[in-house]
Amino acid sequence: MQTQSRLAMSGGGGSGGSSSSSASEDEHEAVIRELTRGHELTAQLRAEALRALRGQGQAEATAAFILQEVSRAFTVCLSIMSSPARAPPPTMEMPAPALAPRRGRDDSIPREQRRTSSPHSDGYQWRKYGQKRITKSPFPRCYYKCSFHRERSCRATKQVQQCSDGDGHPPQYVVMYFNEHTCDTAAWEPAAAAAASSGVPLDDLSRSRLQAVLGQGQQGARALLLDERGVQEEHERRLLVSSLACVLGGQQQQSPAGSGTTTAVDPAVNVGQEQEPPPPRARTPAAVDAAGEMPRIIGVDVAGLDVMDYDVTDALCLAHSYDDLPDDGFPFC
DNA sequence: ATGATTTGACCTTG
DNA sequence: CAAGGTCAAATCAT
Repeated sequence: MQTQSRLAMSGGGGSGGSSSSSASEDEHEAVIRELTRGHELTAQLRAEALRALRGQGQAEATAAFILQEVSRAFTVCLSIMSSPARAPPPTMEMPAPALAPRRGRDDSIPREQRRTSSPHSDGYQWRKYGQKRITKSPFPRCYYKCSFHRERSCRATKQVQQCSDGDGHPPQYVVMYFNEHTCDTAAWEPAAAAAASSGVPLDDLSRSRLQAVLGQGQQGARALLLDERGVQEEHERRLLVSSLACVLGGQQQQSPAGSGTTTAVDPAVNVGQEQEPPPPRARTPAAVDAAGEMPRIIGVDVAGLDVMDYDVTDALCLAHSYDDLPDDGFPFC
């Protein structure tokens, strides 16, 4: 609302009437369009950068973090601009029933919805698994699953439906996203590497546990770890600890200026290793030392701790004020 | 040969 | 029962 009226005013005049209202609508749409475009380009850039920097430790981590923050900023702006309070009168031409998908399960509500002219360039890899004619819409709806649906049990899906012919402009599409990605390579690869270097065989069970930790963010990881304190297998415990280290590595990067201090303990501190000064914000690979010893969690040496008796949440609180961390935690998807 | 897409059938939901 | 979502065999692209 505020944004809308500000836009209307900056559009010149603000002397009521339908023309001014439609001008503000246009501007509102233009802002959303530009933000969407920026978001898409950021996603593309992120994918390209991560591909180019793969395996380059600090550079990869820094690029992933910065681009994640840029992407998040776009998402926040889009969310603000799309909120009912700020949306213009509902004259947007959406495909008839597209806004009320009937899926009937917990994942029935899209976690994100965008209107875009380039529905396929969002930085993720999708595999089309269906297409359906939708009543009262001249355009079919296409169904996509994350390409890592099988390999990493990623449940992310999206639906794409053209909603307008463009009239000389590129056609517009409504894209609805369901379920969070839990396969992001930026998180998965360091986590898998950490697990592997701590001696965890990445069998199917371990993969699924690792995936569970990565996919659920800090809150989820906390709950999971509390549940899993009874695990008996050494390699399972190692896996859990290294997975948590991965999640925390990302978390720490995510709250940079929040506390105004960067004195947070470096997750990259190794256990009695030759000190190549660790990258200040390096991610997880360094959370486990090369010799495969137990990692440190944000400066807490867990090597000598019995994970089964160790409340990891307490470790979190020692290193961080838990409240400083966002609830939805996981920064990579 | 392998992986992605297409498309009709089947399933689920309201 | 109709509409939408998913599956899986057939087809296509590389």
